[in-house]
Amino acid sequence: MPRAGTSANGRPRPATIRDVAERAGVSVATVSRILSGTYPSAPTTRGRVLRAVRELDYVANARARGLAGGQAKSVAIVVNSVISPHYAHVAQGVQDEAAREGRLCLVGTTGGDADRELATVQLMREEHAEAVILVGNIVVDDAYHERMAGYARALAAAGSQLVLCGRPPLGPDVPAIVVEYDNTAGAHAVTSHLLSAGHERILFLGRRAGYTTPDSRVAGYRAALAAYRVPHDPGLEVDGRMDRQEGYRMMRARLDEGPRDFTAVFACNDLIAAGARQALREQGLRIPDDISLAGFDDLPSAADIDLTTVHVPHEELGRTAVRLALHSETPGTVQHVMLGTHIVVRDSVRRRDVLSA
Amino acid sequence: MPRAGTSANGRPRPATIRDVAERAGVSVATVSRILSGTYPSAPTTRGRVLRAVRELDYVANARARGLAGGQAKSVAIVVNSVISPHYAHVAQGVQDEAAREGRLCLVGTTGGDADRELATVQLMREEHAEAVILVGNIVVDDAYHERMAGYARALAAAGSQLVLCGRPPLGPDVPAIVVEYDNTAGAHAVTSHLLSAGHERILFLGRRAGYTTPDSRVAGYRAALAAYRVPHDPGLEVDGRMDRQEGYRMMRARLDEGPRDFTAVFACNDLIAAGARQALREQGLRIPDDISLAGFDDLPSAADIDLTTVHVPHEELGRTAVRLALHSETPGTVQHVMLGTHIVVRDSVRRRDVLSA
DNA sequence: CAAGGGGATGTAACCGATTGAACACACTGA
DNA sequence: TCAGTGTGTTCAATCGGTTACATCCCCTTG
Repeated sequence: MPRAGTSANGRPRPATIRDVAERAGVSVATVSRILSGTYPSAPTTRGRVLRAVRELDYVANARARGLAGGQAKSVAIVVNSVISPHYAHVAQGVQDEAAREGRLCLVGTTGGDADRELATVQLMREEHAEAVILVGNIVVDDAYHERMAGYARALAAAGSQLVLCGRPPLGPDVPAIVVEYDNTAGAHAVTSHLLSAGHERILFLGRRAGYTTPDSRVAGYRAALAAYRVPHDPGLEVDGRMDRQEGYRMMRARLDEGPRDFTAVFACNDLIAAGARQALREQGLRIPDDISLAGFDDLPSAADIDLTTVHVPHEELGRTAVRLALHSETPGTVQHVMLGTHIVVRDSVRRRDVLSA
Repeated sequence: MPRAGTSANGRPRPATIRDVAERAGVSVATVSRILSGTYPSAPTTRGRVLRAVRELDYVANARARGLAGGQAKSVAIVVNSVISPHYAHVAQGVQDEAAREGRLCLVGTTGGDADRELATVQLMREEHAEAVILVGNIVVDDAYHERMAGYARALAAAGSQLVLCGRPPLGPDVPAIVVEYDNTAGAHAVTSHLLSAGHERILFLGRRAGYTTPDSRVAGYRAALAAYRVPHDPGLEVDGRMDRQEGYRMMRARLDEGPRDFTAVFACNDLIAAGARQALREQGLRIPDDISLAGFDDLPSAADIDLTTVHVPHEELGRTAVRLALHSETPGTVQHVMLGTHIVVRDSVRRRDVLSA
């Protein structure tokens, strides 16, 4: 007779509900009901069952529970990499809210690879995750659109939800939830801040045509220039990826390449700003005395270097994604939320003496 | 007759293996065997089944699969927070290796709270994760030891594995795998590096009695002093947590508090070093010309600020944890691996002119 | 005192897969 | 012709729970 803890073949085996029932001298149905807590039960029976649970250190088998009745108890997040601060913060928000709702959090990383993304989504589908949250900056082309539409429909058919975080909506025919934040408005605000401090030649670091995040930040930058009737010089927009090394590289190259023809720098994100800052300092340029600098994202490290930047509600993004997904009545709804961003003024921008210009 | 995609009550329902079998005109057993790929089958049957799978966009139900036969296909990682770089890197390593082994990755965060940790481990136990990996710096006391021993035995009883990452071993009677890295040796090496450059008064930033990580780094620091026969001054050890703000705070306080009585700073990790660096620079002290600085962890940002530090194989830590857990024949084994650390010399330490001392 | 009713528990079907054992069929060799 | 041997497929038990329905017991109530 196999007891809890050992099975016929000798391998360890966790206690089952049957073991608990036997020990408490009741049927498995009774145990199940008492543990779910939704049924009336005699206090004495209840006591016996709970004691048996404690003695056997029983925990329910989530797979069996999921199979039999209940809902999926998990939420999946799929990111490029766990290491990047933006993703990490969103993931933290997802994790928080999932935990609050008693959900388990599944993670997948893609490294930006479409095949791995597909494989990961399939895996999440097998797991019956209640929601699959895809995060981040991507190139939106036809292939992307089609891929997402496929995911969305497949997940909806399984009673699950596709959620896009920090990406543009797919259209009314695709059942996905979209949680964005306002890149364009943020970039507009920070550019206006620089312009109103008298800067007219503002270097934009980190353009990357086709990628949604830099694209909309550039758009905000240009719109602000136009609003201030400052001529737009494409030569002030520098291409590059969104990491610190690139920031250093772009700034360094620009400084090496000739006389400085700008008085302020708007970095596409705080990582770029940090790299650029280092390059500027190495050339003996002080911030904000000699040159003004602004970033985007409001990472914790931005406060440390007194960087004026745009606050992005990273964690709120993740939390909202989970909240919407779990509380949308009919899975397969199309919803769209745009979270606000706002400028955080610190000490990296100085008013340019307009008279001396 | 409910078709795939809709069930009796109208709610969407994913295609099951039964749907596939029906469509292909075979039994469910055949479908299962063909999809598992381990059984011989007639090419024509095989074709019909695969076509049905494609047409229905069928994916297996992981919960049912797990219940019926197979092993758990998941690995769990439990960290304080996803945001901290150290945890994030380890998590990335876990995620990589798990993906390579075809495993899903479950995540839980505890925020350093023992109750949430317990709840998370229970959840992972319900999920039948093959391994539960706990990461990071903690206070080792009796309560901790007992808690871990409990986890280890409960998991072992369920055929799972407790893995401790970056924590000390629990003892021969507790069935857990431990993957550490050599904090003491790393701190010893970097302190020796400072000493051999002629520094004798080395400020240690970030002591925190009781916490394993700072404790072993302090130990390495002291051992190196002893080896060089340099008197140990407890007044040079400053208490504080391991983040950037604290680094700034500690350094700032020390500088404000009186004449500078040290020529080098050894920060307990790179975050502290970054904060300290900022405080030093604000006081007009240049690194390494006026003062030498060293850190610990070798985060990506350390390279950006040319910080001499100790390389910690964060991701390798995560990968090793997964590898050991999945390939230990008998769950419940006690194993202990210590990964090496090595000093990375950059440009934040300058030889002190011994003659002028 | 019999009928009725509600609270507490048991019985058994089911969720969607895997898998050992049985079976059908074609082919070989004596 | 028939036992023997593979191949390819199906049957049915099983994993560990949930839950609709049946059952039983005891206490009201007319």
